[in-house]
Amino acid sequence: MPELAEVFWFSRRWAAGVGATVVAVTAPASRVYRHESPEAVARALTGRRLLACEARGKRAAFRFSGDVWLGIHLGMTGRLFVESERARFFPFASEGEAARAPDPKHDRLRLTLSDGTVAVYHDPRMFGEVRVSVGEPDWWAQAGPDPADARWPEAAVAAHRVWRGKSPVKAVLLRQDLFPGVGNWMADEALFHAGVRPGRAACALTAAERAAVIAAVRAVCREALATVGRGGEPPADWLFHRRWRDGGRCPRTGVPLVRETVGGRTSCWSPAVQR
DNA sequence: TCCTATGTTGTATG
DNA sequence: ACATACAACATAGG
Repeated sequence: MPELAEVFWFSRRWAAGVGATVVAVTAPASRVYRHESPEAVARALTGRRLLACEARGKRAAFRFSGDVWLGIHLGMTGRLFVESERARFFPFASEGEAARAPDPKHDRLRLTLSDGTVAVYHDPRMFGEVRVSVGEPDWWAQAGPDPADARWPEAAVAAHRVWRGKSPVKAVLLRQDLFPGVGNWMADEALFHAGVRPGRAACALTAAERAAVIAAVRAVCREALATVGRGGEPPADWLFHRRWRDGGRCPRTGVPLVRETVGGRTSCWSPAVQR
């Protein structure tokens, strides 16, 4: 599930343990340790005090005493929570989902802290990854501001040469160097609000359409951050609520939504609203 | 059984 | 060289 707002929200779940010390690390070997050995992660973190939990784009960073950093990318199915919250960590859970606790067999990293908090990284498909370093890592220092941030370089993004290429605009929105944190559903959501079909070639957009797309990305990011995990849900008239279901209908016009693969990803759009 | 899945990367293709 | 397309990763659920 993790895109910008969810990653931010997940990273804050671990804030319950800020100030406490890591007394035990459970890190069973798995694909998420393809950059670091589980032993190295356990060695680096044991005895360290958790100081801060942060997120940039789709990456979460945890800072520990001794200037030790833990980086987690949540991939496709990664989630973060503390053990006591295990049963209700679904950000947009329907009734049925809320009651179903994730299987502990997919816990990839567990940090037991001195105050009793157990911080869990859970990831069935293991597309996520874990990194540790001493000192601020490059992947963190070089991460630019996300589209919800006032410092997001909107003018530079609008002028980027990618808009002269013929990649589908959907593929452009998924570029993390330009739109950090935007993933499949947020890209579709922004295109819906901008009135542009995901398969349109980037170079075929008018200047006004490009501006509308960029403004929509910013608006979707801000609204998602304001609602996800804060007791709210994305607005009822968003595509978000209908895009996963067969037979989903356009929230604005009621016409059937279209689903097709664009840029290698399943995309959902309303033919009545998007041109 | 077959298909799909909120992500990224390395490789293939033109 | 360049831009774009796509398979691969691994698992669960419909």
